[in-house]
Amino acid sequence: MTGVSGGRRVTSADVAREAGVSRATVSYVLNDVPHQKIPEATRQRVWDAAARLGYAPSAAARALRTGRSEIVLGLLPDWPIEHVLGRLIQQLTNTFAENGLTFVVHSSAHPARPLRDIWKAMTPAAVLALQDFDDREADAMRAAGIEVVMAMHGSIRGEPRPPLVSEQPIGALQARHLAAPHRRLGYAYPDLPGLDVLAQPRLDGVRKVCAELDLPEPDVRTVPLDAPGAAEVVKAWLAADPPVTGICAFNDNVALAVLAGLSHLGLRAPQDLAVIGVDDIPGASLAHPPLTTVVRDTDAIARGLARRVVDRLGGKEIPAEPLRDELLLRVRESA
Amino acid sequence: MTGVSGGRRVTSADVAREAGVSRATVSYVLNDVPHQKIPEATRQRVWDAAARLGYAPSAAARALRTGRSEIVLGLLPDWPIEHVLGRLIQQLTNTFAENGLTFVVHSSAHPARPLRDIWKAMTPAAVLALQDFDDREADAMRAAGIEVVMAMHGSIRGEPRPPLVSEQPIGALQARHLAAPHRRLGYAYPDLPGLDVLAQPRLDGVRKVCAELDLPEPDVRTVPLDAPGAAEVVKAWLAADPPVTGICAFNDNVALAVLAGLSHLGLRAPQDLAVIGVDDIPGASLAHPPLTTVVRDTDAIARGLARRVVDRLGGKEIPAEPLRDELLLRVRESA
DNA sequence: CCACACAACTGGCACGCGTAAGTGAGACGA
DNA sequence: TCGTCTCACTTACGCGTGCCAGTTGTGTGG
Repeated sequence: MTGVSGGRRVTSADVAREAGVSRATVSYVLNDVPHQKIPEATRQRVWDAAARLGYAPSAAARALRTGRSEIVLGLLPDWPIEHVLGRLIQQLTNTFAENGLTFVVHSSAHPARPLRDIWKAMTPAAVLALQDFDDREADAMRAAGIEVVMAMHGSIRGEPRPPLVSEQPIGALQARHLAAPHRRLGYAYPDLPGLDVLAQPRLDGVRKVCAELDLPEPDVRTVPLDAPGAAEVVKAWLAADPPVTGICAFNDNVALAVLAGLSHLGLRAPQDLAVIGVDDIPGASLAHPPLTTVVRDTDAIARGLARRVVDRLGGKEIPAEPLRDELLLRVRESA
Repeated sequence: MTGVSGGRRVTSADVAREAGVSRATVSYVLNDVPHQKIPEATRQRVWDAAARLGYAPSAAARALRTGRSEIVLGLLPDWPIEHVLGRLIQQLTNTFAENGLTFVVHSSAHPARPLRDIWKAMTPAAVLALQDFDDREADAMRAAGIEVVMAMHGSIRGEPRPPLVSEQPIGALQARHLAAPHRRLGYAYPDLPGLDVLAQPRLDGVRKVCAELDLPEPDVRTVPLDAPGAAEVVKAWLAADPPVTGICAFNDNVALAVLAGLSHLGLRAPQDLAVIGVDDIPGASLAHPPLTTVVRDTDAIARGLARRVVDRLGGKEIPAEPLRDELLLRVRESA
């Protein structure tokens, strides 16, 4: 712990001197390089010296040498980060850290510097795109030897595999729950264009289930996040022929809006219109009536996502199918 | 754009060759080093060559040479990231990018690797702590020459200045709004221990206003995020002597809980109990009744925060007072 | 015609690391 | 005794920069 104070950085040369060996030996020991015959006694001396001096290798030097940093660049979507995405970021940070990688997020939304500058400068080991992005950008990264992994919907040229995190089952689960008592479903579509990448596949899930169960096509309407606006939409659903009686909402906020629209009209869920959301945000259980909603295991997704990236960096081919991702229906009173 | 395809990285040597000058000259031109007499014509040749080849300097090499990377490490708090914090992250990322810095977030909560490993490895130019953290850690960073800047409440040893982002005015604004019709105020304290750093100063703001206006001390109670639990707390407030009639809530979620508690008891805001939140989350305007709340200009804070860090890196002494931060009271119906 | 200043460059080192290639000592068989 | 082999290391190079300390070329004053 001597090394913490004092100005100069502790290098592997210091460790070598302290342990009475050469720098190369230090490197071999600390990186656990195979096929190097180094007796246990020497290894221990090196480890001790490193610990005593508080040695931490310089990421810069390592990156320069190997041509690749230990950074995983996460490209954030441009829609608001809350709750689920927030947890995802925290979990990813920790899971990557466990694997010796540093997770860095960057919003790809309205980049002040062109995205290329960012990744060219820091030569990340991998890019984990939480949103689809420019094909040419992806190609350029690939050409630079960067692993590119895509999480949310949207495919990357040259990688026709489906998105790692699949949204369809969410819509499907919502629809299946509602379909028991309800014959005509509606879909409450978000008012933010950027959310299409999430909303479309969820809606597809609903459509698929409706088709399976011989229900009519879902009545899709965009719901604004204010009570009067939502009330208009609710009126339209109730006036449809046959009337819509169950709503799959894109997420809890949209569901909350539908609920607010209902109560604006003096109506109630689930009697007049059943509503089901996604995410289980804190406000969901506090609504009138408490909101039935779909939760996914964010932690499992984060771990799975990180694992795929790590595997891919280790040269393993990653499986084509999406991550196994447990969905849970939290049944409350709104549906 | 020739450089984008093909395997090898474009280095400053390539630019030098292309421009017909030496590497040193390229470096001087691109970094705009003063006191070097380089005619405009040559500069232009270098710039052109760099652009033509798509040159981006290697962050690793630069970091190795200068001993400092262009990374700003943001230490995330361990409470859930949503809405406000999410915007903050996105804004900080962009604002730092405008200044040629890369903003990296890392959760300091339950670090898989010790925090020291992280910053020792990447030698960030600065650390922006969004939460208070260990004094010794801060000392060690300082000793390593890293600028440490603290945003939220909590002070760093050796830097007795107040936190850059002040929370007191939020509580004060809440209290002042309620104090007009209400004589006895309550404070709805969050149920998450980690939030103390935010909640305490906000509560202090409420206390200060109560003292100023000769009101009794606010009645502070912790509010769980479920309707029955919150209802118990509401009952206690109404049964106090003198009864509490106005509640300042830590944030909108807590306020929503109070509202839910009220309606659980068949009571209504603001008639039975006025409630005011913080953040203006999407659910705030959708509540019954729509929630009155305090919003702060997150973008301004992000810009301010980034500016301070950049100034400090430029050697400027940063002012001691907290950031100017516009608060807005969004009056709806709950108070 | 030479000394000298100054503009306009260039050569080369060091940053800390990973790793290929080399080296000396001892063991062992012929 | 000598060559060979393995072990346990060490020596040395280069990754791409920033920048110090030169070096060359071009006027200008004496």
